[in-house]
Amino acid sequence: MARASDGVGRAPSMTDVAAAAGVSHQTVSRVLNGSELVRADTRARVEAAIAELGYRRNNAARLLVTNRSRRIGMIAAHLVLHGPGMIAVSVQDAGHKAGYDVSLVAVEDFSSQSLREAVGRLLDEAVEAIVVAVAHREALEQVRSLDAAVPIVVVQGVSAGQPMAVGIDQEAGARLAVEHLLDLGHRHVAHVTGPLEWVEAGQRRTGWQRAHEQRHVLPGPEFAGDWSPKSGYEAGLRIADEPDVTAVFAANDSMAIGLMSALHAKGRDVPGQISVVGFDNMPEAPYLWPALTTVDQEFSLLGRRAVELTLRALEGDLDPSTQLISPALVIRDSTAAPRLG
Amino acid sequence: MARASDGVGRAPSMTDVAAAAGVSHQTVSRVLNGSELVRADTRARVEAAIAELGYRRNNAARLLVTNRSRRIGMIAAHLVLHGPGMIAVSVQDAGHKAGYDVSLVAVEDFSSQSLREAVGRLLDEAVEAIVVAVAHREALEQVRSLDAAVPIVVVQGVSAGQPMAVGIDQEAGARLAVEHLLDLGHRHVAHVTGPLEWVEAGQRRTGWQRAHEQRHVLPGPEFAGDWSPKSGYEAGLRIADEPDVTAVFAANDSMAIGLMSALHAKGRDVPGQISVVGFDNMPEAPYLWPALTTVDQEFSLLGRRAVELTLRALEGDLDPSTQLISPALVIRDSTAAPRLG
DNA sequence: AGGGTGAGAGAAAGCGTTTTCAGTGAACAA
DNA sequence: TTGTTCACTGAAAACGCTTTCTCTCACCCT
Repeated sequence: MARASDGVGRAPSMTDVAAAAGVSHQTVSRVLNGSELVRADTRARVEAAIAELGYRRNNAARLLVTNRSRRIGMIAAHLVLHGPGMIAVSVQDAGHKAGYDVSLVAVEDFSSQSLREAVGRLLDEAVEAIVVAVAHREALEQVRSLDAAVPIVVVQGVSAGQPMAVGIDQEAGARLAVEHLLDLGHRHVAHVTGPLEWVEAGQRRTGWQRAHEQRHVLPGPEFAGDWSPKSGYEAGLRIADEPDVTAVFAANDSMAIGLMSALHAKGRDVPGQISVVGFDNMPEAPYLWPALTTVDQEFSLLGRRAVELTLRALEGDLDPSTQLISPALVIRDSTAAPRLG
Repeated sequence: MARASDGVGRAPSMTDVAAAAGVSHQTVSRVLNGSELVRADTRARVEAAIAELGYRRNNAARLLVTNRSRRIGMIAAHLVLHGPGMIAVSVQDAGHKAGYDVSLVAVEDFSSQSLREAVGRLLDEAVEAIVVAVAHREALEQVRSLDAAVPIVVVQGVSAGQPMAVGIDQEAGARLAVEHLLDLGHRHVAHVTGPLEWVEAGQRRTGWQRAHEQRHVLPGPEFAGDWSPKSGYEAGLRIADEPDVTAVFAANDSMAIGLMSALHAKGRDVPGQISVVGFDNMPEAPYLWPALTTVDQEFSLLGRRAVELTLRALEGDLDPSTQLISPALVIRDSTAAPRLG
């Protein structure tokens, strides 16, 4: 087989292939696009020529005329965090499997300007749709208000009633976590929140509240966190001083890690004196000390669903409903019944 | 300002802008490309028309004629792991900042076929260069042997003497870790390796060996891991039974976490009885119990350097040297002098 | 034999840019 | 006035493909 580029000239074009195969370039096009209207031997000749020349079709030219890029864009942020990172990877993966390229642009803040830029960059890449994986409420509004002439699908910070959205039911996850603790016999559960500008953080907090309401008990104290292990640690130092607190729901695993570390530092035993639940089920969760009870989100499913939704939108099916995926509680060693007395 | 797409027709073209501004489309082109040869008022008229129509230039058409996509490709794997994930994000980011789009394709295995596919997909996207962020030794060879007609830059699994490569000096990092333990007075250091098909895993292991050699002592026992916290945990169970081991160097933080968990489970104190060092400095490392001593890699710098190298390659400067970035040891609470006796 | 049919292949137009080349004025000097 | 220069703008070709239209030929039916 010949090298991809013999000699110095430019890459071979359809015409070159056609010449080599002794047909016209339209016939080559037909072969490439799997048309039935080509005799088997002609097709074979063309394919041989293609292999021989190492020809690959020029997508720019193709896009120019078809106007279909087979590319979808994704706007994301905070890719270093577990959740956002997983979502990005899974969407990208699902997109590829569906035959689409996916362009990721990471935004660093949610100013109208940087969002506009992100959308602009994506539009310049001729994306057919945009997946927004940004959990800030205003950010989403901003992007929507830009109304680029392509469908927009939301995968993060999703709440019921949103059109073209698929997400993991954060509130349900939080309830699972809190109910588990209440079921164990804890009177109430403290909460370390995520940054409340994040839709998810608000939803997890709501779930925490609702679970208490449902049992007609008052929620435990609330501590403000920002997803970082550090903020969890700081909350932990304060929690260690509240003798009343026997159970804590941290809005993500990273904060739970910091939290447990602070509790250890203060000589409080987990779960002996205080039970801890996280959220995310990061790979390390089962191997912490103690192994962390947490809420597992099926990110790969989310990615697949998001891409399905996008593809349907491209067919013109603008689904107004919101798909919510149920997360699951994974019970490990960091939770136990409260000590009596 | 007008909407991006008024009405139903197709997107406005240069000709439309030209008509609106009362010039020819070539003048519009000049304005877009920042040519000096346009009178200020003409330019203003054109710009007004552009804003008015919500025009954006069609990159496919542009690419077709310029043959410069301003896009670079990246092949990566295991994006869920801390290191690979960070590298991908940082390269992407640095690329964007340099005005390039970067297409990421994740491979799941390193068969010649899937690598060929990955390169093919990238080539179809008309990338001008390919950044390979795959740590398997054969994988790299495979990609190189495909010799796509674009420059290839390597950012992972880099070893000295490799052309067009920039990486973090894994061996140096490992030595830092081990020397720290030896300096504390440990007689030797055990090692939990990464999967040895990974270049990095091999290099960290080599660093561990060399550090011992330099002090003329024999290295401690070696345990095979695979980066996963689980494998660290399993190694930890065995290490707990080896009374001789007072210090362990785990090839990444995840394994260190599992390791410490197993030691706790077995009632061994860290660092009281056994010191532990990790590698990666993941965000949770400072907030583990105990806070983990580990090796910090400056991924963002790596990304920037990789893109610089790529850009230079595109200018024709094929740098045959290998850039190695020095990692740094971060000392925390998981390491201490061995107990005497 | 004549005409209809359908498979297969070619010709030509067009997608929206950039590039190269050629033109148009105005200003200025001779 | 005439030519020369300079700043600016327009015309046309080309990039590599798909799409639509047309043509050819073999085949079958009547």
